[in-house]
Amino acid sequence: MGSFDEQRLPERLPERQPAGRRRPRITISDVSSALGLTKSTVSRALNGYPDISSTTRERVRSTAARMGYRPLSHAQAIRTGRARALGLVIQIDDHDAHRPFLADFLAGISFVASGEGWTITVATADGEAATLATMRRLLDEHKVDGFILPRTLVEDPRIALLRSQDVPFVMFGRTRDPAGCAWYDIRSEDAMADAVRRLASVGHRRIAFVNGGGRYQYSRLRLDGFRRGLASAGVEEDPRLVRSDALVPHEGEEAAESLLALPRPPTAVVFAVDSAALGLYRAVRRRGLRVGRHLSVIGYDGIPDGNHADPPLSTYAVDIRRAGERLARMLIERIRGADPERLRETAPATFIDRGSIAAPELGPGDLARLLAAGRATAQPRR
Amino acid sequence: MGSFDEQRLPERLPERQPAGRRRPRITISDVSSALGLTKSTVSRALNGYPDISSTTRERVRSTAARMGYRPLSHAQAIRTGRARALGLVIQIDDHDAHRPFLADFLAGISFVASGEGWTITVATADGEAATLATMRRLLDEHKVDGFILPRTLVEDPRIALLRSQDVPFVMFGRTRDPAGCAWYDIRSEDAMADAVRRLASVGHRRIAFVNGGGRYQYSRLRLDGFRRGLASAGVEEDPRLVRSDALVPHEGEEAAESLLALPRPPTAVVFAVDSAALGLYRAVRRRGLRVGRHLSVIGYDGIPDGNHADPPLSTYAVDIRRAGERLARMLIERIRGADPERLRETAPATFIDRGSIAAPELGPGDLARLLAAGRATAQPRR
DNA sequence: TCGCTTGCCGAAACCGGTTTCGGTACGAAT
DNA sequence: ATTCGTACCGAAACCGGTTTCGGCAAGCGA
Repeated sequence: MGSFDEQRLPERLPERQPAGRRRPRITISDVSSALGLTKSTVSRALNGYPDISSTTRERVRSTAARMGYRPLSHAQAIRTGRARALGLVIQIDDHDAHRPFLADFLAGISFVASGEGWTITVATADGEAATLATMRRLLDEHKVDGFILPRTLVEDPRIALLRSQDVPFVMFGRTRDPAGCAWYDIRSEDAMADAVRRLASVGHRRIAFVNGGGRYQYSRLRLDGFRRGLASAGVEEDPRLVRSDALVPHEGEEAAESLLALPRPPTAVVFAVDSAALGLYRAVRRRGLRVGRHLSVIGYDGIPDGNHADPPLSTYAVDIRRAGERLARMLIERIRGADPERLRETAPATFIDRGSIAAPELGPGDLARLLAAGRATAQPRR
Repeated sequence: MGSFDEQRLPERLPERQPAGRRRPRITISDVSSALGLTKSTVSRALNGYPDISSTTRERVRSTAARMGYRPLSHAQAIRTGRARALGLVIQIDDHDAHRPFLADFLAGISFVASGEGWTITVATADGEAATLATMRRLLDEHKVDGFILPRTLVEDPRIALLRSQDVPFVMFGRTRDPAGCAWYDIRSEDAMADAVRRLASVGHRRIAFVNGGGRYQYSRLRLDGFRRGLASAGVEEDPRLVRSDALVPHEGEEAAESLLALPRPPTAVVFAVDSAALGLYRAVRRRGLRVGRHLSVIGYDGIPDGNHADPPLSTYAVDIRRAGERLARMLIERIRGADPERLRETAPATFIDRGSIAAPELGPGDLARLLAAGRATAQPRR
């Protein structure tokens, strides 16, 4: 991939469109000749150059609008190097929770972009190396003017690449080394802290935490938030109640199993990722117990599947469409030269109570006995 | 949206990139001067024109490859009108089942596109009018050379638009008026027929069908497939057992409710859409009954949530990544001039047995009595 | 040997914009 | 009245490719 010889040539000559019913575009020359000006004047007028009188500028602008003139972005790009396109490279190998929200995310980006006359170029890549190669290719061909980076990693090679090439970018998610970085992020750490406080306020004292992927920056923040919640509720942290790297139901199930097997199991579990929380339901159901009654659970992400669980999963919803909107807006400003340090924004997640939490019915000791009994009689399904 | 005056001007002049650490691109002039040829010769050699000797062609091609030359697509586009970009406009207002698969779909498209040196331009639009306007804008600005149309409708205005402008396109889903249309599609009608036969083969005689959105072309095909399955199983169709327009769990739940309220309820239900089938679980659970034991269910789509249902939903999985791959390949060929009638392909869905079907434990009469009793004692949740 | 085709490539126009460089007209300063 | 600076716009180069046109040389038949 990359060099020319690997691209196969067209087998036949690219013959002219036979039935070009497409009405001819209006070019800058059409506008200029209609006004009796030169195209250089029209160009500068439309681009707001100061050496065009304001009367001429207005005259040009109004007739251009009336004629329905829109500059051809790639004709501009050939000179300016700007394609008016935002780049988004999605790494498909990591099964993260945002996949179901991709459409919303795109909707947000697209809404802002097309409002400004920009377009979105997306690509997917399998693995980190392919992601970087794809980004390089898009830059090489001047296909995009900047990137939106989903899922900031703790060590993110994309940032290094873009920094070295001096390419504008905005990140979905904060980073540790913030130099030259613009970002939008949800304060999920606050959600984690809030979750702990909610559970503590109805009486829970043994609260477990199942974190997400360690390579993602957010997992550090969420663990911090969980601890902050414990501290503010006056509960001492028990390291045996903390798990990590649970992203999918299966992994969440394993984490739940190991927690429920403890001598003093938790009466409530906070998950950093909804999708993992769904795995806990299976573990609990297998023991003949019920989520929300015997064991309280709170998730994070607001995935739709959580609504179909029994009982539906209480969680923190993220407005991912708005994230897309803000990120697109910020990237455009960044490309136009705005200071990245000024382009930093965070927003809260909103709690959705669906019934998977309640006051603890049993103390940890009773629960342990019940679990032991359940384990004895539970028949493993399928 | 659209005319020039509504786009705000840059507040400051677009100043030159201050620290352009980006290494300069290799242009066609670099290649030509390195070879002692003119750029016209290099261009024609690389594009396979016949008036270049094969020895020169090879010489040009190898040094171009060695120098890492890649033509700038928008520099070509300005003359050829081709941007080497595939267009995909996603209509976000319809909550259809393929949203969770969007990433896979994009992955398939992106895989072949970037293999050929093409890119993907995506946009989202809210509503049919906005979809058409967006497509028009992309065409107007020559941003894309053709479109992949997801979710073919029975009456599809996109087809009319593209036909009238003579723009290449391929559809995901067949259409009724196939003139000039290329498509890829899954033979979901065969899946529906197969579902009926499977249910009939274990003893079911009262088999209901809950169809998807009537505006989509696939719903006609799937209803036909359901009927074909009944016929081949020797079961007469009962119109009271057919519902339609169930796309989301809530709608599926309503359909299930009305089916279970029948004097002679079905013992098995075939859903055209997985997501709607999940709604049936709620209706069944509310009556204290169990899917797979008292009522058999088969869905279609293979959405991941189906795996978390209790019991997991048996369904037909669709390889959506492959659909993306094939559609991208076909669109590129179509843009290169291939005959659309030659670009038509269908593929089967594959059955996944997860345990939501079984032999009928009760006849319809017993089931009706059980349902009546359940209704009496059932406490509506929440 | 001459003329004519054919193969092959160079020169230049072109695509639709942007940007540089001058040049003119005008008002103000001397 | 001359000079000078400034505001404003035209002319032309330029970006990186593609495509048209024409011309040279070799090959061919007469």
